[in-house]
Amino acid sequence: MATLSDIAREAGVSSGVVSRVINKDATLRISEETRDRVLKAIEALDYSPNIAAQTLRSSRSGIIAVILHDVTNPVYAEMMRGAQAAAARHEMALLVFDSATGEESANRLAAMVGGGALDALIIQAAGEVSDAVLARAASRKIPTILLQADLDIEAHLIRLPDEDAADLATTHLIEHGHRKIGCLATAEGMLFTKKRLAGWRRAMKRHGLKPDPASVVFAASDMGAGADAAMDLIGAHPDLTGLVCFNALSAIGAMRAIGNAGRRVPEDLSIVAIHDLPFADVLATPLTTIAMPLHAMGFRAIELVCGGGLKIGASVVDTPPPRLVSRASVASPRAASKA
Amino acid sequence: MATLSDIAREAGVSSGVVSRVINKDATLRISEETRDRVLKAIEALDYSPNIAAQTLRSSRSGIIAVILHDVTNPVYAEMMRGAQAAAARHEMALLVFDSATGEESANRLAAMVGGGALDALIIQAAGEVSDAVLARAASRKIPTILLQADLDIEAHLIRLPDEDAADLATTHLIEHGHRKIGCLATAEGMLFTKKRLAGWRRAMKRHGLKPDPASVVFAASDMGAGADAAMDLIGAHPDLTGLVCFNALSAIGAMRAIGNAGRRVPEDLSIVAIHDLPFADVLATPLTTIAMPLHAMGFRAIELVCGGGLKIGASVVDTPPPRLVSRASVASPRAASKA
DNA sequence: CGGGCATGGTAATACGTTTTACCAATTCTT
DNA sequence: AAGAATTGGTAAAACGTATTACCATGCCCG
Repeated sequence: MATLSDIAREAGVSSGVVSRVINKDATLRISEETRDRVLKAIEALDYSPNIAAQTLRSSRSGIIAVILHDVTNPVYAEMMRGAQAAAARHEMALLVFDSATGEESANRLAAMVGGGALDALIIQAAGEVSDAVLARAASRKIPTILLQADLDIEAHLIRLPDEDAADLATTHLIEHGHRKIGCLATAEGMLFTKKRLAGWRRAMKRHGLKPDPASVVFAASDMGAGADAAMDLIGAHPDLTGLVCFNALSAIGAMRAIGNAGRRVPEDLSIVAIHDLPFADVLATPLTTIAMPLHAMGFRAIELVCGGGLKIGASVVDTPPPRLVSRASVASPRAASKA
Repeated sequence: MATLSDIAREAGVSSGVVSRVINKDATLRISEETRDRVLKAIEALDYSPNIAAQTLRSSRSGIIAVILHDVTNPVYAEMMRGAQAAAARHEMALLVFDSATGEESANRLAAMVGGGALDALIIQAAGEVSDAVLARAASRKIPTILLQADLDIEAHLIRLPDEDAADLATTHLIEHGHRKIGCLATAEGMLFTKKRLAGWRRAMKRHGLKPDPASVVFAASDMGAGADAAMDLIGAHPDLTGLVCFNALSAIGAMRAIGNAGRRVPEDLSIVAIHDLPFADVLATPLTTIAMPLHAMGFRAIELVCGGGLKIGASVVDTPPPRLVSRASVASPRAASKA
């Protein structure tokens, strides 16, 4: 409401001075009393700089967009927390787009990217962001961060320890005596799906086991898809005693479907899921998980953009190692023979 | 990158024309060929209007801020989905602030409110937004929507059927034969806590039962707080056979604590929680809940701001009725005597 | 006492849109 | 054929900030 000129008039100076006082311009020579008058006027009129004008002038909006596949997924919520924390440190604000929300949402995003309203783009929902948006971001030189993805564009990458996580999960099962271990994987083609598959293969081979490609099934990261895919898999491969689920939500769906089909976890089938959940230990069968550094991923994504003058380009940053959280969904396969 | 003047030069017209073409100004009389030239130029240069300039000119940013208490809480995630859907319809973007993130985050919010960067304010985390921000929003005439709150400011209110929800929960327990029913309530002083308490009292009295104030305990809306509060309550009132939990997360915490204490749900204690959860049926004891219209709440909040020229002021809008989702956490108290 | 240099500022411009007021040329009307 | 009306635009101002270049005065120094 009050503008720079209002303050200037009130304080009896020119608006340039006010601006320079606010921005602590070291080259400004000013008497203490004048400065005080300016400060008083700012206080008195509850002045606050117009953000749009600042953005127009400086080409910096202080806004970073985060594009999520599904706001509702607790896995991404954890990442958002990390991003929020880092954004707060740099006095940045986070704009959240849910890529599942539809066309209009995508239009708005494209307009903002094109219109210079965004200082950076954090993309979790790779593959659901249109090429038009990506191309604009590139031509506008907007730093773009890809979360666990592999789009063929010039962007920074934040990596999660996907291969290690799957290795850890598989190894945990092997150490419990399992030999036939399948994967309830995430969408085929995604980088992290491939990496987790590689981790599974690596662990199997290291222990002298054969990773059978037929015991891998792909599914979306929600409960329903997990349930369906799990039924397909155990229907086709009843000899499986261990299952690595690449997503916690699909693991839950799988457990429910398996239970409905009359098989028990962990007696008939041991499960370990990638991604921990706050409520994992209060499930019907408390779920053994591999906790991933999601908070760190969100945090580092923002830090990468804000800390240090990151420009467009391609760098890769890693996150801390995964951590096994052992609960009740894994047992020795001998428990099955006993039962 | 390309500006209006770039397009104008390219098309051989003045920039005013370009603007009026883009905005479909009906008062503009222009030949088809000229219009085509303009359109072609826009296409060729991949022009997109500068958002900051538009905002500065029009005082409309197309951004709505949503202030949440905890991004991680699945209850609010559902609300965000509704808000996203409505925002997309109006080509609006949503800025998310996590009020738990700290001081700097609050500073940034204050700056944006003061700087005219926000077209509206949706506040879920009432009580955690500083008076300074609220006052600025009011003086800047920024429409403010309070979600289930009762701050003493001029704002619009979206109401959830809180009283009915608690009534429904309590009635469900009474119909199963329970007579001693307590409440694991949310933070004392919040409007929705009071309303739910009123719903509980109403249901008890309607059935000729005495709502005992001593059988109410207040707790924060997370698992840990729920666990502690539940232990206090059943320690002090071992005769309780039914419990209405005002928050699903605290209900889960309560169930876990109760189980650890050697009592069983529902055999020893029946529980119904307000707010449904996507994974409620896959918990150790599938949780009977009262599903609240959270999606509708988020959706209507945005619609209230965008649909129709809502200005500052105070209106109240209601949401659809609550719905009982019956699962396994409620049984007849006779099951206890039998056991 | 005159030149130089600190001190304490000012004035102007650009950022990119939108919108209002205006205007030249052509066509219609009578 | 002259005035009115239409067609197809143009020009300029305003939104609020940040920054660069400049400038008046007073004082010191020689």
